[in-house]
Amino acid sequence: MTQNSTANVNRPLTLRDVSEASGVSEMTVSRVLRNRGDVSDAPREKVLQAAKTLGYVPNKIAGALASQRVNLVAVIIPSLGNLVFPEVMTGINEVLDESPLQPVVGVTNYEPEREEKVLYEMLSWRPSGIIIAGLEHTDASRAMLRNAGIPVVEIMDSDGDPIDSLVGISHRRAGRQIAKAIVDTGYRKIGFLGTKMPLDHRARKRFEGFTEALAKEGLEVADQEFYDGGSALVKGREMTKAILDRSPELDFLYYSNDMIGAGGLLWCLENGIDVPGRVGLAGFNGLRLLDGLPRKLATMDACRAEIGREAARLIAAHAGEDSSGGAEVVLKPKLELGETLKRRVAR
Amino acid sequence: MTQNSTANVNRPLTLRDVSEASGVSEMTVSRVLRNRGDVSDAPREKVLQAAKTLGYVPNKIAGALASQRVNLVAVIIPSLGNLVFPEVMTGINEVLDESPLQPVVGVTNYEPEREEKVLYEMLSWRPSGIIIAGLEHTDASRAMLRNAGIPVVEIMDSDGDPIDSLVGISHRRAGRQIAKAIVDTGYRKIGFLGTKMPLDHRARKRFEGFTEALAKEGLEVADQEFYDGGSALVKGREMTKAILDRSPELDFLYYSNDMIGAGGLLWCLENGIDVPGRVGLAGFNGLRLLDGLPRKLATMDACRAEIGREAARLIAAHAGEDSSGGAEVVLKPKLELGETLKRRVAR
DNA sequence: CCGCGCGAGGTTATCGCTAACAGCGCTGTT
DNA sequence: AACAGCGCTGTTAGCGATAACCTCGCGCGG
Repeated sequence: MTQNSTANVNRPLTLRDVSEASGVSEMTVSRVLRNRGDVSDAPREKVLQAAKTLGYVPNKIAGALASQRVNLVAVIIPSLGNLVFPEVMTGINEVLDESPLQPVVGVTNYEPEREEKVLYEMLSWRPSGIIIAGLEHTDASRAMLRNAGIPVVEIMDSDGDPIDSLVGISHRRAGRQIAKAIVDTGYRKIGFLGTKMPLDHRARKRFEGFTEALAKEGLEVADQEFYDGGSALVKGREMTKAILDRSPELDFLYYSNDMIGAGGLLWCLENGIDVPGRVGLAGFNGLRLLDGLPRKLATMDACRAEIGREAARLIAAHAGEDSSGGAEVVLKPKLELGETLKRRVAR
Repeated sequence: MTQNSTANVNRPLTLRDVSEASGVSEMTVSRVLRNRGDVSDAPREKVLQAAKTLGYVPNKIAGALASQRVNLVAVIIPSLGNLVFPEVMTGINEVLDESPLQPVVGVTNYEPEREEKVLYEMLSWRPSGIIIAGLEHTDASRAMLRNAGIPVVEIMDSDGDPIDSLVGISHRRAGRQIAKAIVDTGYRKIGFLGTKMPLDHRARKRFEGFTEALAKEGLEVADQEFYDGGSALVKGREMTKAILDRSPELDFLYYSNDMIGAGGLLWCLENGIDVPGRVGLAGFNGLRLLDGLPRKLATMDACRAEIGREAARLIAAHAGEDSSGGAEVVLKPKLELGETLKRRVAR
């Protein structure tokens, strides 16, 4: 009767509108809409009815301020284009869907300063928790994470000291493991292909573990090739050609990710190079994409969805507290030999 | 002197803490930190210093409530796993990075009810604008969008009536265009492979345009095959085998997306099927992945990044207003013939 | 020498909602 | 009979920031 009783003229609806429309106090409306506290049926129905016909949408900004509770979880990742991260997100979503929490994604493009900025932005929303990729952050970022007073889970990587909790795999170990498998299978002249990795710490750690394990066998990486930007599949082809042209004696190529590995595999097959007879190949990540290739590339599953789920579980379990309890969940990636890492005599 | 002067004991920092630490009023602190209004150098320096040493992070929740301004843009998309959507996001990010606006992503999994729920959640944060994929929404969703009183941009699709503005391509037209190209090139027995599409409206529209254009030439789809879930690359192989086994007379296969198209292409090449001699192939999307395949698949670029950029521009230009002005930006996807859609005589 | 304008900073009143408590009518207990 | 307890609902006081106004002191022209 007073104002916008039919269509909302302009001003957005508030609890007061619903309260007036249903003839109860704002508090009662709030209780009904949040399903909290005891409200008898008569007013409950009236409120729901009124809210519906008005098209009222609660204002979480105000709610969060009043209750000092924000049901957001900040998720900070380097990129969305990488396929790995959407899968982590899927795992996170899966778990958070069962809770009142909601993820908010921030993307850093692998740049530490951007991470810092994104983190600052995120924190200014006072989320209930943070899931952040990697263990390497600027000093300022570390300080923010430490002082945030909320659960923090660093994911993907377990080689280092977490600020609070950690869920990930050891990329060093993964590198060692694949190196050992390669050597054990009998390969000796091993080439490495990967990203230029000043900022991709996980790829770097895999490489370090890899060379370390080779060293233990008295071997070293015989040649290497790096790329930067562009379509990984194309780069994989180009690098493979380049490295084999330059070092035809190589008998194994280890790729720092599945996408370039797939490119390499396609190139080898097209060029009549016997895989794994003439050269063996391996990638990393366990992308499902590989299942569609002509030959199954050896890889290691990086447990992406599981990492997401576990991190989300930790956050959900500790929402409202000031830390996630310093858990360290280290998953063990499984080596999948596929058809490109096997004894050559087998052919 | 009063409280947490050194480390933050527990309670999160507020403007008051900075104000006390720097000896000026909260209002002045607020002005300095937002760089708004006139503040002389002396207090400005003191404030910045204090904020830094305390590690103060502004509370946007409170700021948004007080200023009635929220610099968030809700972006609602069906999935992150699809590769298409991360690219749209990239475009959106690119433009919003230049503005005070920040995207928040919601994922619907192609489910209308989920879209409704996600939309409701998003609106409860009172964003400055909404970018939402597709033109098909539940009645409740449409009502919310209409009544939100903020700019709304529906993206990806231009075949229908937008609520406010629209940025996309015509999938019907795209379907017609590729059909025409196929027929003009001389193919006659055409098969279609795609998703089961009750809810993928854009794929459905492409299919409709496709059959319509064939009909105009007196042709119809000779056989078809649909899939659901799983790795698209694998499905592409499986479906291709299935359809060619069943209908060996087919001389062209049109895939509703590049990923299954790529699977089909790989399968054909492996099985010694002459492409495009024996069968021609085409996909849709213009994924960069295709560049790495043994043969360049015909496709149509869906202008993903450009759609994202344009939508973000519209939102940015109309932030604060109650609509984006009803613009209709229809982009024209370019047909890329690649090496799989050409006269067979050419071989 | 008065008053005006202006820059610089403080005061006050919300923003929309919720926590915490108070109040009501009634029942059941001792 | 007095009172604690319960179910339900209203009242009050913020949450942490900002908009809008207001004050103060100063320089300057008339």
